[in-house]
Amino acid sequence: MPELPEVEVVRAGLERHVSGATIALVDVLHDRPVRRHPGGASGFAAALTGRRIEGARRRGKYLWLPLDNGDAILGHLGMSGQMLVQPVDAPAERHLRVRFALTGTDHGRELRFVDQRMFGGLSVSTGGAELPVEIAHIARDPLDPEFDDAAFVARLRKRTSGVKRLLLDQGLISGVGNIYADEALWRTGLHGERPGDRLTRAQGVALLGHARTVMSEALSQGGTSFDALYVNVNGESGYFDRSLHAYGREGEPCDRCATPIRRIAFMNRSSYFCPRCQPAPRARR
DNA sequence: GTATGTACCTGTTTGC
DNA sequence: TGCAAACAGGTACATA
Repeated sequence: MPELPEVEVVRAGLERHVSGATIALVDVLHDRPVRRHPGGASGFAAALTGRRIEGARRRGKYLWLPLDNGDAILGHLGMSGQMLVQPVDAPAERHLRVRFALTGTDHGRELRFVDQRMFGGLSVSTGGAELPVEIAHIARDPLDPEFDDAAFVARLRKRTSGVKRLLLDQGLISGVGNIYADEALWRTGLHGERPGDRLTRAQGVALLGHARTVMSEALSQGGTSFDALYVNVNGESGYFDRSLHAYGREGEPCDRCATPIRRIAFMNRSSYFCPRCQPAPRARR
């Protein structure tokens, strides 16, 4: 389940391994991952063949590879996407969707997009080398030096939605997914259903600080991984899951107060929290 | 603009 | 044993 730290690990790997490479051939094995590309699979391949990859950039959980003509390959890993740099003769992965034959770097290797559940995808962003227009609505992430802390807290405190939903709103703050949202809320001692406009400024600042910290820690450890679905660009799994305090720990004692962690349904997924450290908000009058 | 709910996907786990 | 339902969850989109 790639969130920001995992995507950043992938970005750094791509920067190192495919920058400067030229795309010799594009093979789309499944149409679904290129569904967002206007020209479909054939248009996708045609737009990329012969282009040189200039680097690897990221905003939130989106990745893009700027190209030598000012366009970019825009990608999202979704739930289960992987970007692998593999030897050309390595056997095809079970869920291999798109392969890019490369020349000009890392002799004998190619770039592969592998995605079991196909929530992720790739497209060509015209003129998107600097910042693809398709993701201009995505906010900066809290690890971005230009992230505006005060503006975020102010916006957070004007919204009536529950604070967990706000953390997952990529237009407000990007890169936070279900796992790190639960962890940041646990660390702050806030219930996810607390409305944004009922937070004090100090609570908003603290929540942002914890979100930033939990993602920094995960990044320094190479990202979280619960199964084989996520691996970084070299096929190496992260291991941050050992450090989680709330997510996935239903029934286990809270690390602060020993009260059993509870799980509730939220937006068609799960929220984990300590009912004592993170009391539910009182009903609005 | 804001709030809220749902579709999209497939492999694995759980329940009857 | 076998089948169905639940589950994992980021994002785009629809609706109010």
